[in-house]
Parts: sequence; C-alpha cells; structure tokens
Amino acid sequence: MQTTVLKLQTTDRARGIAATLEEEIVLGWLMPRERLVEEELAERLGVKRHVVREALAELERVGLVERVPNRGAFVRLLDPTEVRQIYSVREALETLAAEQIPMPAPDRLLSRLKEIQDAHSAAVASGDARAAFRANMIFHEALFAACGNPHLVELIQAMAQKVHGARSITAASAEHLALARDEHLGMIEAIRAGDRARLVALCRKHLGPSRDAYIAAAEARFARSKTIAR
Amino acid sequence: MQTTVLKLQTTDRARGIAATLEEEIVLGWLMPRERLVEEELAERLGVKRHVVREALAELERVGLVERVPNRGAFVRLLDPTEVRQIYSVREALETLAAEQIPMPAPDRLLSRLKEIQDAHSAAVASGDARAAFRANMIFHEALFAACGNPHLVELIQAMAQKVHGARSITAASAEHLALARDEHLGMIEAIRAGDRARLVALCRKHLGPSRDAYIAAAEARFARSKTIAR
DNA sequence: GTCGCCATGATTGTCAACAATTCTGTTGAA
DNA sequence: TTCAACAGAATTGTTGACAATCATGGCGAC
Repeated sequence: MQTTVLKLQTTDRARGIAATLEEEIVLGWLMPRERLVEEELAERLGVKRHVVREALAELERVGLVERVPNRGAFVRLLDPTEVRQIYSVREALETLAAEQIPMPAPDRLLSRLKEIQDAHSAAVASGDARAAFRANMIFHEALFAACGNPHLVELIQAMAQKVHGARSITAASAEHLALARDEHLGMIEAIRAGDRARLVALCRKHLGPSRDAYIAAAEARFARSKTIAR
Repeated sequence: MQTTVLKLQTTDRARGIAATLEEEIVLGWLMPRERLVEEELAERLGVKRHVVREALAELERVGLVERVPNRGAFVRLLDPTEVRQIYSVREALETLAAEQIPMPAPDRLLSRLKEIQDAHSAAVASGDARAAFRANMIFHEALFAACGNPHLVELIQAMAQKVHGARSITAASAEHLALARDEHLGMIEAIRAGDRARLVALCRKHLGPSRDAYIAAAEARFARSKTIAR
C-alpha cells in the first residue's frame, strides 16, 4: 500500500476551505457579522491567499458570506423574513422529493440510512457537534437522493446551505441534536413501513425547530439593536 | 450631465463576462463541446485572464460549462436524461410560484408585464434573437417575482440557467419565438382575468417546446455518435 | 506500417510583488 | 469639546512572471 500524495488544484482546495469555513459558521465558531480576513484565514488554514479568496467568493454565491468591495468579507446575518422564506421553499422542495421516494423502499436504501444514522446517533451521544453535523448532512443527502432526481437534491442542499448561518443555535444544542436523532429514526421507520404521509409530515416537522429557534433569537436581537440604535 | 466612469472590480466584471458568455451559448454562437480558452476570451472581451477565470468558475458552478484541471473549459453538453430531470423540477417550481401569485393581480404587475412583453414582441418581430432572449428573461423574472418569495425566484432562475445550453435550437428560431410571444400574451391575459388554473397550465405548456426540441436533437446526435463510435 | 517515446508548443495553475482603497488614531483649530 | 484634515496602518484588488501540465507531431525501432 502506498500513500499517494495527491496534489489538488486551487479550485478543489478552495472547495475544501469553503466547506471548512461553512462548518465553522454552523458550529458557531465563526459568528454572524464576524470579519473574515483573507491573510489571517490563509495562514490559519495553511493555504495561499488566492485560495481563500476563491473560497470566499463561493461562500458569497451560496449566501453564507457577504462581501463589500475593498472592505472584505463577513459572515452574513440573515433577517427573520428571509429565513422564513427560505424555510418555506425548503418545505416545498423536501415534500416534493419525499413524495417521489419509491415505496416500498429498496432494502439498500434502508440499510444505508440506518448505517448513517448509527454514526449520527453516536456523535450525538458523545456530544461531538461537528461529527453530528457531518452525519446529519450525509443522512439528508442519502434520504432525498432516493427521489431519483439529482437536480432536485442539489436544490435541497443549496437551500439547506443558505440557512447554515442560522443554525449555530441548534447545531450545538444537545437537546436539539437528540430531537433530530429521534426524528431521523422516525423517518427510517416510516420508510420501512411504507407510510409516505408520515414521512412527509416528519420531514416538514423536522425543519421547524432550527427555524423557530433562530427566528426567536433574531427577533430578540433585532429588537435590541433597534433600541440601542446602531 | 456627467459621464461617470465607474470602476467595477473583478467580481462584478466576472459576472458581466459570465452573462455575456451565457448569452453566446444560448444564441448558439458558442456550441456544446466547444473549447473556451482563457487568454482568447480575455482578449476578445477586453479583460484580464483572471476575470475570465472567475467567470468560467461561476459558469461551472451553474452547470453551463465543464472544466477539467489543466485541460480547460468546455461548453457542457447535456444528455437527454438530465434535461428531462431539470425540466421536471422547473415545472414543479414554476407551478409552485404561479400558485402564489396574488389574484387578482395588482395593476402595477400587469402594466409591468405588458411593457416588458412589448419589448419582447418587438424583438421577435425584428428577428433580434439577442434582444428577445433578454426580454424573455426579464419577463419570466418579473412574472415569478410576483410570488413574493425571492428565494424561490432565485431557484427558478438557476434551473432556467442550467438548460440554457440546451436552448440554442429554439432561441434562434422565429417559429419558436413567435410561439413564446403568444404564450406570454396568454399568461398576461390569464392574470388579468384572474384565471389561476389557466396561468399554471400555460406556464407548464411554455416549458415544453424547448425541452422537446432539444431532446429530439440530442437523441439523434447520441444515436449518431454511437454508430460513429468516438 | 504501426507502435511507443521524446521534444516542443499551447494552455492552465501558482505565486509574490505591487497598487488602490478603506480604516484608525492623532493633531490642531474653532 | 468637537470637528476636520491628515498621516500611517491594515486590508483588499490587480498584475505579470513563472511553473506545471497536457496535447501534438516527429522520429526511430520493431
């Protein structure tokens, strides 16, 4: 066995950096409004500045980061209206996908989901928020990919990405993680039982907590920032 | 009156270049499989290479262009399956949006659509495919923006963009352009009459021609390329 | 004649220096 | 004290040179 030193190119490395920054945002390690200085990130993450630059451009396109010319990049702060709109689209998309998942589901899908969920449950049990986040993403991708339309899956993921900046509240909370775990188990069970209505309902319900937690927090913050002016 | 020489920065210029290239693809000026050489484009469009680079990265993200490391960028060739999947999602999204357009519609919306359609009709009459394409995009944006959810509109546009590479057949055909014009007029009329069902049906029907034309052409091409091998 | 190999050219990928812009803190006058 | 102007620092934006990589075509061996 030979350890191949694979040499990635800028675009790929930038993707990796973007993913890393995305995680740090979701986990609340990078907070909204926080400034993202190119050289700083470049040094910390061990890449050249132009790679960071490209990563930031990607995160801007995705909507996680805001960039103003000559001033730099910031973690974007979503306002409650926007969050509501995004979640409304997510609901429609995920319902659409869930309705196209073949029922009865192939064993292959069920065992795959169970396997992923084991990893997720383990991460939740050990309180490893990062691992939980990763497993969570993989679970949803595998679930919706079963609808058979990769382009629909892509949209679902894109919309999920958009609100990652709004998820630092729930992504680190043991309570919310446990709830997510239980709902995942419920989805698997619904698929196994061939109960489509229940699956769709669970998907919809699954979106609620993080949305509501963020909106509550954001509205409190907005109210505050109004009284303090700016 | 003073002509301000506004100085755009790379990101913005890249957006413009990307839009230009997109148009050239839609109008069939750049064909699928055609190679896009950075320096060549840079010179032709009057920008530095790194701007073209960023534009190509964006077009790759969108799905109009394919890039292989160290080999360059090509106009992406969509296979019929993919096109079908994308159009299926488009149908769902546009239906969803059309169902949320307020009825009766505000006069403001109607007059706006009429105004845009006048420009479109004029372009169709004069056979100006580029102007028709632009007016067409503006029409659809204005139409779906009326649903009130900008994020849904964004998705609709993203999916439309994806198949731009498949539209060179219809985008330049006088016949198809005339049909599109009539359908637009039908939509305006449906909105005016408050006939939501008709609007939704028209939107769905509106997607058909370019999809079917491309699939027919592509299947012929695939069949050919199979016999000729490669 | 065909296959494989190397030299060459065309193209993309990487980098670090430089330019331009914005931000911060200080000074001095009203 | 407050404000404006200004210098200096911090940061982003731009450029051209250089390195790495891949396609092409010629040449020789079989």
